[in-house]
Amino acid sequence: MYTIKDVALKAGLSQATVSRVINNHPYVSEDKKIAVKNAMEELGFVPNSSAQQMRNVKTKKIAVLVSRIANPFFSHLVDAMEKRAATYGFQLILCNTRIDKAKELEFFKLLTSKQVDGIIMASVENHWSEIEPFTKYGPIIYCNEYDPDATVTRVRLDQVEGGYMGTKHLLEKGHLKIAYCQGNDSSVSVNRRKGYLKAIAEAGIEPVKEWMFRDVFTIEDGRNIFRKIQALSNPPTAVFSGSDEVAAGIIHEAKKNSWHVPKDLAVVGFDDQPIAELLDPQITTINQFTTDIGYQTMDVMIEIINKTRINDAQDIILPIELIERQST
Amino acid sequence: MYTIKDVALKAGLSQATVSRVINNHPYVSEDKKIAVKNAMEELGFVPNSSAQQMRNVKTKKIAVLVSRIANPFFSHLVDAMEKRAATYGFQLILCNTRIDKAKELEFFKLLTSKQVDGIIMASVENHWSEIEPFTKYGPIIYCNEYDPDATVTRVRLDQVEGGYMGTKHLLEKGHLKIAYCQGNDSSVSVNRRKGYLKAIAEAGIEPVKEWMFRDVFTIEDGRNIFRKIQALSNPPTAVFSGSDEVAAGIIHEAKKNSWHVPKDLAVVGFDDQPIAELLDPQITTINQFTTDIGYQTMDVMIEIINKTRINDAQDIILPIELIERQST
DNA sequence: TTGTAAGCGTTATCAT
DNA sequence: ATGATAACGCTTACAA
Repeated sequence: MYTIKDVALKAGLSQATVSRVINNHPYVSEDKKIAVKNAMEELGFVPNSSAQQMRNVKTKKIAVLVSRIANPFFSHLVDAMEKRAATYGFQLILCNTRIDKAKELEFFKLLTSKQVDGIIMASVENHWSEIEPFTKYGPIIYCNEYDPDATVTRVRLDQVEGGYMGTKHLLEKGHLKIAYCQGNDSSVSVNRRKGYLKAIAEAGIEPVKEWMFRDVFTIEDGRNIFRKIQALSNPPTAVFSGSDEVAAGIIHEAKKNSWHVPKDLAVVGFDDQPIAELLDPQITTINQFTTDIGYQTMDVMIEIINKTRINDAQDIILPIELIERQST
Repeated sequence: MYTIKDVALKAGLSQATVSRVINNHPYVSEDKKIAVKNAMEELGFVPNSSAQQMRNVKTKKIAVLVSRIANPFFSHLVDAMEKRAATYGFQLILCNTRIDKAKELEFFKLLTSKQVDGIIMASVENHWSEIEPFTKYGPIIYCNEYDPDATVTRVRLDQVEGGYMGTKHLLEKGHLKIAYCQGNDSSVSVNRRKGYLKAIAEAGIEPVKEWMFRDVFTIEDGRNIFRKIQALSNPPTAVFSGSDEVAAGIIHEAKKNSWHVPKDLAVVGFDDQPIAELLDPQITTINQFTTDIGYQTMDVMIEIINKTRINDAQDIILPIELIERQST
């Protein structure tokens, strides 16, 4: 484990000069620079980053909070973020909050103890009032989560529009009885629901309580939703499912029970995951352009870290599109 | 940004005592301990981890190398690893190598510069001789990659058995013309191929060059494989596809071209991903117990970091199982 | 252009 | 049981 001192000794120069070469400062003569580089090479020297960070050098690490990386939406999002971060020499620390408020707060220690240069919240469990105090330790931005109280940059998709689009599409297909699935009460869900309610309201339809489902996340949850729908005395004829996974579960279970999709039950997914195109019938879904939002968010974070941008309460809204397939 | 000094001042004690409380050393009287804790609480003090790491305290970070987190096998694996790591207070640094030898080597800087306590290689691009020099900087272990030269712990699945199982199953179904798909020449692929070759050899069958496909990873690649098979003058009647994604692509394209699966073409997947059960026909596949291997690997790594286990050249082999569905 | 030396915030070794 | 104080490896005034 060699230090700067060893390199200096070997090169016959001072530690300061070695440090200057490492940080490629100006005012180092070419020959000394070469001498230092040779010495570093020979010893296989690598600077100790803890020591560097003590001197307020950046960690070049960014924490990304997601509820669960195994969720394909998040794995694709993080993949895009990592790709972009890497081009700027940043590493990602993966934080799965598992929809746990306390676990989420724990991760902010990464900021307060200076282990990361910033935090990207691709999912958020706590209210802004809990999170705000951490902003004085470093930049925090939101990705695809919208909290109007949060006084930081929010890169996001227009979820209201997403909910509206999907529902409107079903209305145009002639459906009047449209069920709605959501996960927990995240900003994403809340806004999508707004869009859903807006669309049915425009059509003069009242929301029906038994058709509003909560805490629906997985394929298995989707299966259960179908079973519930099947058991209803007055079942809906269409479902806005909130994710392609849930849609897949509903469709698969429906087929198993000899319901025809979309004739007996039309289903709209969300995310345009690979599976949406593979199922029979293929799923009508809403594309969120995961890669774009990942890139954009990372760009914003790195600009804030590099102080070429300020982290004010602004929304960067990316487009969204409906992809019509066979399930509607 | 408060330091230990501020806490000491506030509590009217020395820095040493504060440090002792932080690290809960013995020989601190109860009342002083409380005084220090109150002071820390009031100031909202959090120890600076760079400073701690300078004193050779562990980073509590582990780097996980995967080729691409968006690959469902890896996202589930990393999910399991993160879950286990979190229970021991460790964070994961996500490293996507993107099948790039140079990029992979870059990540070892995390070890040499003491930014992580260890590295888990869930994918490996470089030969062991390139990786070995880094072992003196910290523990490196392999997960689901088998390199007999690597003198470190390898937690893995019996890929030879996996290839053998899948092929044997097709043979038992009466197939004599079995194609084989693989990704790049990773140890996983090489071993699976061994199993495949062993199975057909036992049945007295010679491998056919046109039925061995390489660099097949995605759904789209699977589609292409079907097109190639279709164009063959002497096409196989079954395919060992190497992944459920590839299998899904093959099956979907086959259906589009009015081939019946499994009658015209039987397909075996790999991984037992959710999609395997949702497709029509459902995919016969091989379950790798992703969660188990994630947990096991993380346990081993943490034990090595905690010095309760030595990192010698041993294999920890986890079971694998065939799940028969409708595609064969 | 190069070197000297003072910190950065901890922990650990001595004393006391 | 508690307190000085010397490291840890690096960066950066300040001097030369």
